[in-house]
Amino acid sequence: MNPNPVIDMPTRKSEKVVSLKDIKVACGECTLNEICLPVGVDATDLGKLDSIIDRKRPLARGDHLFRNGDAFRSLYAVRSGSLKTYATSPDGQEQVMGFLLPGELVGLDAIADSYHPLSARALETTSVCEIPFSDLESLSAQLPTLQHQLLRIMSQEIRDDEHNMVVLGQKSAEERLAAFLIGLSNRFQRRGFSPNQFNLSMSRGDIGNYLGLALETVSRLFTRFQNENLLRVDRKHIELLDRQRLYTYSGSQCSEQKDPQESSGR
Amino acid sequence: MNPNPVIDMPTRKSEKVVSLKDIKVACGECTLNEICLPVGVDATDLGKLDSIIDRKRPLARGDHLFRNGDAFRSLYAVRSGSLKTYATSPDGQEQVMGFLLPGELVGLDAIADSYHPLSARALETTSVCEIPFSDLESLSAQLPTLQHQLLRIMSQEIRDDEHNMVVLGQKSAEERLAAFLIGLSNRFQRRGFSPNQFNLSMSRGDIGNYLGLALETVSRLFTRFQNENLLRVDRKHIELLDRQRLYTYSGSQCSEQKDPQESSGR
DNA sequence: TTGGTACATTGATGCAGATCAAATCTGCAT
DNA sequence: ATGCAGATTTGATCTGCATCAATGTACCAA
Repeated sequence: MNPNPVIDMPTRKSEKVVSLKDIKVACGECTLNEICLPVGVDATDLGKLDSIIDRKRPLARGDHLFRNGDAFRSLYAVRSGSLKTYATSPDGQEQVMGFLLPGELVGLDAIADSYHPLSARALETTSVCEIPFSDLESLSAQLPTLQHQLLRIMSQEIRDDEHNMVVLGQKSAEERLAAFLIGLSNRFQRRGFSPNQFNLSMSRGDIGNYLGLALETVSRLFTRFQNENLLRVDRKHIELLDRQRLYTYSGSQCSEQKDPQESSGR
Repeated sequence: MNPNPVIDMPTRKSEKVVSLKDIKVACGECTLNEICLPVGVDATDLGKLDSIIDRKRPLARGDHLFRNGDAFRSLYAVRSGSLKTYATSPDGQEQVMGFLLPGELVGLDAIADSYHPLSARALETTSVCEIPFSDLESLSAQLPTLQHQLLRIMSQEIRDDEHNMVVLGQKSAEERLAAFLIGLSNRFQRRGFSPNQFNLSMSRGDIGNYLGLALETVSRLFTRFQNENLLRVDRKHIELLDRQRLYTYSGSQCSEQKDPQESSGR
């Protein structure tokens, strides 16, 4: 669609607030290349991956990246900002399926039947990389590390969804919210942001919907957690004061990905 | 591990009760090759896939195929019988994550970190094909259709898990059980069995656990559905009397896979 | 047969969290 | 500033389903 303009920028690894100015950077220069699709792909091959990727102009808050039913052509990697994905029931009811942070891939559920079963919408100003799927498929047949990374990411998505089933299937409201916050905290940390202080880009309603709770319940729990000095809430801003205790509240078993990269058999 | 004995057998396409006598058949001769990993792979290449697959001797009811924490080496395709997968919480609590029918792949969630996050256990006498993952990876780099099918299957798994999140997140007990039965019915049909009459290989407790309900609730709902002439239950045997109405009860949106093979863009 | 064990059904009761309702608060557009 | 729409908080009430409890039933081994 667009041409593929690439502007070099110095990498930033520091912990700081999301700045959305850096729009176009090659994978090789992207801060996210250690947690995104390029993981493990070497410098030479990175160029090939880079050449099939299209960096689109940012989405405004509320814009749709794609909608339920749209034809599937590409995966998208979030570069900055955040998205939510959601299903719409026949009666118009919305079910939030997930929140996407920078470095995460959207649209994996659309490969099977070549259309998007969910809609994806920006929660704030958000930029994404478009990755045409047919190109990705042929490229990954040539690059074993890329193929492996793609399978890894899909596997991880399955694992995370299973984790969500546990949360929805047998956790109390309190445990659900605690698990949610711990999970978010881990994901922020992984991306070089503070694990103890962050902004929620989604509403209470979205959180409740995602966790299978009424938004009133979410609100009440936030105030309860605050009264118990677990955290401080100010509107969208969250500061975790006692991550350990919050983790305990979550009924444990929600490290999400305790061992991000390091793994290998046995 | 084992050698790889292959015995030719005539294919059977008829609707009939699961017979577990046929233990070893090449993919090319397997009734399941239209719904299993080989989908789309042509006769020549099928031999290559076949050669990496190891058909193991059947598991007895209650046997584990693998346990939570085991090293990941292989995926498994169910050939006959059925499995359940489940997570175990620190406190020993069990959460059933899914039930596997013939032609379905187990272990996809283990690719990411090279160990199994779940345990898998046979619900009845069950035989599986073992597919060493490293072999599968190299083979699929050579066979585009195989690579594509693997991605499709993983994508479908993600889609199905998302469907489960909707069920657990916002459906009533009645809707959950109805959705569960419709889903099972569809899967049996796809495999050439009657969609209106089947045996549940799992207990009420497993169903309840899977659906986030108490087993008593499941039991009560079965009797209620029976009183409303939606179905007939006799112990493990289920006969659906009004699939349409049951579908309505499920709060719709649970066809699971309306369009099994046919797809392609637009 | 008998006994035992695991599974299933059915009834009675209680509670976590939904729902309803209303009062703020926030951010944005004019 | 002013006003409005949507988001959030907080309170009061209601209910679906869990939990507790007891009985019934199938299956298996001796």
